[in-house]
Amino acid sequence: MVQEQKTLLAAADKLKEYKIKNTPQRQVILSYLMTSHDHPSIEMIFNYVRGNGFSVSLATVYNTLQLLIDNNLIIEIAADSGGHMRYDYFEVPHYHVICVNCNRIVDVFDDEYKKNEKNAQLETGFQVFNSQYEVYGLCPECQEKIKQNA
Amino acid sequence: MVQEQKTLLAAADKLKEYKIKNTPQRQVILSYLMTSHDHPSIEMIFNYVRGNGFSVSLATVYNTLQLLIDNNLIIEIAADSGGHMRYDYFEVPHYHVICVNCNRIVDVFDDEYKKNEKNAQLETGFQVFNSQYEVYGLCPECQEKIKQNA
DNA sequence: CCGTAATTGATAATCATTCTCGATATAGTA
DNA sequence: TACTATATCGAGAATGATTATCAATTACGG
Repeated sequence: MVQEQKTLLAAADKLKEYKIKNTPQRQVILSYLMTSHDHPSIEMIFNYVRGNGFSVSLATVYNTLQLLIDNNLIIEIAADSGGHMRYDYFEVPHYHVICVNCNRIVDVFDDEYKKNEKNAQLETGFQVFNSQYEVYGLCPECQEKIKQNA
Repeated sequence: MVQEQKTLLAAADKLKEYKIKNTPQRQVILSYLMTSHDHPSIEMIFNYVRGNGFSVSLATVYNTLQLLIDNNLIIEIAADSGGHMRYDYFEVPHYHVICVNCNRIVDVFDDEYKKNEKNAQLETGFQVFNSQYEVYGLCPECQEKIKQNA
């Protein structure tokens, strides 16, 4: 079985687990988010689905992403300096380090970071559901580029 | 001297410190963000400025906020479930705990939290400029409300 | 395999944000 | 205080991402 089919099946399983009705569009979108580390934009997702031979409209992409967000399967990242939202599979909590120059997004899995939610709960009395941490800076490559142009 | 005038002067000083040209609109907008704990939306800021007897257009509010963001004086928070951005004076780093029911935003000043940026820098090699942490949950009051309706 | 409720998708509508550009106000200097 | 270059202001138009519409299609429990 090719890798592509495996991830489609994994996505289908995940949809069933979360009691979300399975459709080809949803399977492809979720499998893309589960396996890529692209943190894709709406447009990238739209092109990916069509590029893989499935019909889809922008409305469906928006609807599907909202559904996945509501089920805490993915999160929305306000990351792209072009004003486009980016999306990420988020079953395993992590945070994002974003290059303000090239818009690259790097995942960081850090156990220390997970303590922040508990602290927030203690400090405020809120019942915490989730949280989002984003760090902005220059990636090593862009630091080099800027040095060379100076 | 009344409090209102003091905060206008404090805002003027801050603008001068950051070498931002001073205008009445900028002074009022910054003083509002410096003193209120509203985390106001664009619309709230617009109404506040006009309500205090200053002329202003929406374009100026947007321009001014972008200018203050670029100078790291304030940040933009994707917080309001109505899809409106919210703004906050951010000279002293802190994070936000947001009620998903009533949209209330609570500031938390926590020294532990500040370490996250350093960790991110070490993990990724990025040159970090700033970061943003948002926690989503239910505030104590909304927890009560929901209990009563159950 | 059927019936029903949910989903899809082409298009239109919405609305927050950005752009335009003439009018106006500011900072710096003397 | 007056002058001048320069930047900002602001009303309305333009933009463009997102949402709504609704008929046709599809998924899936029984």
